[in-house]
Amino acid sequence: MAPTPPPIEDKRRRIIEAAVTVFARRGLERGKIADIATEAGIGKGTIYEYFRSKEEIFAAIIEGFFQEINQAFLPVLNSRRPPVEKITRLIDYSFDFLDQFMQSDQADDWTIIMEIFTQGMRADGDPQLQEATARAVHSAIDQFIPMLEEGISAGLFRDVDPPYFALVLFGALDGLAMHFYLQRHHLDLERLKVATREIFLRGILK
Amino acid sequence: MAPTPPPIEDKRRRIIEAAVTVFARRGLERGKIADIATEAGIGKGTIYEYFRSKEEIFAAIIEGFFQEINQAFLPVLNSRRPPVEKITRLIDYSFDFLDQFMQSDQADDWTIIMEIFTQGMRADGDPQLQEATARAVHSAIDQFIPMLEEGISAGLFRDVDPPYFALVLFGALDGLAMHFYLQRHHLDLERLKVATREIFLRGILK
Amino acid sequence: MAPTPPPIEDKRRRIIEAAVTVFARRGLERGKIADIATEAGIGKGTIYEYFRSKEEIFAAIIEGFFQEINQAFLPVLNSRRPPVEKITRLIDYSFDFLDQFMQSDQADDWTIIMEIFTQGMRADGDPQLQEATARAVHSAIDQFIPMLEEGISAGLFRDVDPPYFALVLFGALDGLAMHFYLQRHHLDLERLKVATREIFLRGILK
Amino acid sequence: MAPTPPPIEDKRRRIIEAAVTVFARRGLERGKIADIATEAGIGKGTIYEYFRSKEEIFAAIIEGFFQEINQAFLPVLNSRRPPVEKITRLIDYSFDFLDQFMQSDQADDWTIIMEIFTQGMRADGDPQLQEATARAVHSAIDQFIPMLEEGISAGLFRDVDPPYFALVLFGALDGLAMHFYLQRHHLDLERLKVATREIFLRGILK
DNA sequence: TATGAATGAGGCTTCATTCAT
DNA sequence: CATGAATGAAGCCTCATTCAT
Repeated sequence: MAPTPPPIEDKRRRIIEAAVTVFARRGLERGKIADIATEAGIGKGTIYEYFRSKEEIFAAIIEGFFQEINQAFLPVLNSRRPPVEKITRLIDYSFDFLDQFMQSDQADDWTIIMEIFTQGMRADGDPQLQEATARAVHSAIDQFIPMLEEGISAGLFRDVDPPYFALVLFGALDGLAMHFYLQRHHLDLERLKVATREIFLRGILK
Repeated sequence: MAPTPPPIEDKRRRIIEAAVTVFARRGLERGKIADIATEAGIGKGTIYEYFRSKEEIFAAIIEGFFQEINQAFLPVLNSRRPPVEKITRLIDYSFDFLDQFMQSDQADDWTIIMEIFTQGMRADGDPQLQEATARAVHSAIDQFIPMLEEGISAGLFRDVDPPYFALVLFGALDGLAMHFYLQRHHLDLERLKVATREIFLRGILK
Repeated sequence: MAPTPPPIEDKRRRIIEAAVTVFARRGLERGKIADIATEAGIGKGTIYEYFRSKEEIFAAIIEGFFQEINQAFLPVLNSRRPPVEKITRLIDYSFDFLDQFMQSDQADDWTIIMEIFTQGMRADGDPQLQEATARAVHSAIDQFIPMLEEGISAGLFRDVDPPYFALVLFGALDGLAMHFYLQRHHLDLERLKVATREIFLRGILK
Repeated sequence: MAPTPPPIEDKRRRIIEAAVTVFARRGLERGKIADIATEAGIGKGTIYEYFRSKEEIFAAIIEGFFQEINQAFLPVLNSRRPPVEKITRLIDYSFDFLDQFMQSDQADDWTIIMEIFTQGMRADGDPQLQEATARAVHSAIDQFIPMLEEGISAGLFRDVDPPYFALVLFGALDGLAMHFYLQRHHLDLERLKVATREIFLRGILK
């Protein structure tokens, strides 16, 4: 008999998914708790059995999102491929990942992350959210460092500053993702991939 | 006779500045019209003599911000310096510009732009704001194209795809700016500049 | 031209009166802000222009009530009547004052005071309310002390402990008022007055 | 064979005790059913097996409280002591009873009674609660009447109006109890007892 | 009989906008 | 033009009560 998965986590996940849908549709502040409940097919009050406040939902979304991203990068980063190929694939993957969003009806999910981010930045905001945001970003950026060090050690990459290069790489991809999103209807994905790849490969190769 | 500056534009500007201050402090939705009025030293109702709604203020802020950015880039872009130097200076300038924000007490102003952006992206948002946002971004990106074309014509740059490369450049700088902001207390500006410059120069140079 | 009374105070008073009416009718927790607004003939939001919270209204009611009580006692306490007569009149007045309430349609106003009191006592309650409550009671009790001292000095009263006697007098009248209220439909006011008067006069006279 | 105490009554009592603790801590409206369940160490739903509603718990508390008070007075009232001593002891006992509360960590229990009372008074309140409240008070007051009649018959007391004097006595003690509670940290119990005793004894003795 | 997850009605409070002065 | 008092729609959250297990 397979153990039934914990129903609590299940419901939490359902709420988060509903929240993402709602926030994507109407924005963070305009997305009402009531909407999330309706979307999740549960009662308004039930949400508060799983989350103490709206902001706690924000934090959960951010955390979930970065876990997903990190998971997605993991196979490539942990593979035995040569560093050059790793970087190439990471860049490609970033755009493909985003492109899937655009193709699906969840295109707007992306904006949520940005919105939650700006909330998390706010100095006078919820401390829990601030911390969750900071932690999430760090974990993502730090993931790139070993790959860079590997390339440098192998004499394939120039002697770059790994943590800063990781930040530039991640930050740039992040900004690109946003602008790709913004102009998604007017851009050709392949041309964008090529342009990006060229820059970063040449930027790091010896 | 000295021409008295148009008082209407003056008051508009004062309101926008007050709005930026307030929104930076409390966020876009939490920044109250009443606060803006107080900050601007005028009455609440007066704001509605100059702006039809809160969203119209958002649009004005975005437009003002990009005008400022574009203005700042203009001297370099229009100068007779060689393209390589132009790009170097643009990158440096981007970080210096941001660094000034961080040094000043307006560090949080930056977040506003992001917030307004996400508002502008929202599919169901105010059409005026959407248009203002899109126009602002385009104007900034397009500014880079001539410089790239100049470099290519001169045989200095590789035969890149100018509009896409401009987008990558701008998008990357945008993302970097955000992450610089996020980690402003833990980053060394110079190391970041170097890392960024190296990538983009090598990425484009023949 | 008579100076028009300050309209702000006027509106505050109107809100307080409406609040008393509503709270008396439905209880402190069940009396909704919306009801108060309707009763006062104003919009819900307007109330928050004059009071920061529901609890601030409670405090205002308590303060107003005790000011009224104290005002009512003042003519007797400040008069040149002999102390014995003062005490007699205070007792009589207490019951008459209450009796007027009972006759009017504001009979239930009395319960509000008790409810606010219990709120004010609550250790984990609003500190402002706690203070307002304590201050109000003290001011009322202290009012009696000079009269008692006067009677003792004049050799008319026994050498009682003025502050404690004042407390007993006030506390007893307070408790009596409550029970008179509780059984208002079954009690004869005159018989109650006589019983009370006899006790307290004999209790203090030499 | 020792008779096992009825488990139903046991659980009821446990719930009531838990309710008193919770209501004392947070107030009548703020004390949640969930808290009571936790305090009683049972499930939320179980409470509804013993009480139909929150208000039914209020009624049970009031009844229990007065039963306790009446029980406490009984030994003195039914004793063969002279009426003067009875009254003295009743007064003393009232304060001692209260003082024990203050010494214990249940100081706030007292406020509950007041709160339930005000609920019971409310004209539009739960009829059951109204009746329970009225009955409880009456039973307490009526208890005093025989003692007064006894004193009058014996020629020890003046020819007072027994039911009204009983009301004055009880009401006064009630009010005093409240004010003692209010100022419990600033009052000397003995001085208060003396002041009260003097008044009531002189007030009734021939 | 015991439970506690689920519910949704209901209330306080906020704040963009209006409009009479 | 300038004002700010007034407004009421809207939303987060609480919690008594139910009911399937």
